[in-house]
Amino acid sequence: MDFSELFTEPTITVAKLLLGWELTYDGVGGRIVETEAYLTGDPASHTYRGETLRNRAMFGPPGHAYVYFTYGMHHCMNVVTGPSGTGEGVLIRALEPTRGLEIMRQRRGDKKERELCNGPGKICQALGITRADSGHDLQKAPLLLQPSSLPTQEVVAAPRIGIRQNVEALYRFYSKGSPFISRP
DNA sequence: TCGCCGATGTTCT
DNA sequence: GAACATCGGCGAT
Repeated sequence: MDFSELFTEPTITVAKLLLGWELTYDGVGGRIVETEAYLTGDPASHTYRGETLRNRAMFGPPGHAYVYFTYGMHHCMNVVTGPSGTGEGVLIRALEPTRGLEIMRQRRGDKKERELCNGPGKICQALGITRADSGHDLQKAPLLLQPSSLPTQEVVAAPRIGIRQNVEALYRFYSKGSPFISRP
């Protein structure tokens, strides 16, 4: 199965599969340790009420980015999943920093290593991801998603963070034991 | 260590 | 006019 086909698998499957993959922007980034799935018919999803200007990338091709701006100051990045047009995606919530740590420290205000990328807004600040990158093909530089070179991770499922709708669904996934997740 | 709260601007009702 | 897939600082424990 090739790269783009992988993201047409069920979104839950992709959300777990992405743990261990590497996300980088101009070679700066790290290993994904936490994700959340957002599905069709899910009241917590930005696409629940259909396509808008803001969420357009979510209805585009799988394997591309959907980046949005929220709370007046933060960007967050998703990987678009499912057959094109279904409006599903996986929010990238935390990375274990592996590459370009000095650059990330500068952008993040000299934070401790475990606080560089342990949240969706922090990732975008550390890597320099903005709305201009929404719709970007994640197989292409500068924003790049690459398969894991490590053994399969042990995955924990939990409720998602920061939502008010459909709070009970276990659509958050993280690498068991990782100190780099956003919340235990 | 935990929980509350304010910042800040875009999007949608 | 309200809500928001967040973050960091501050005060209480």
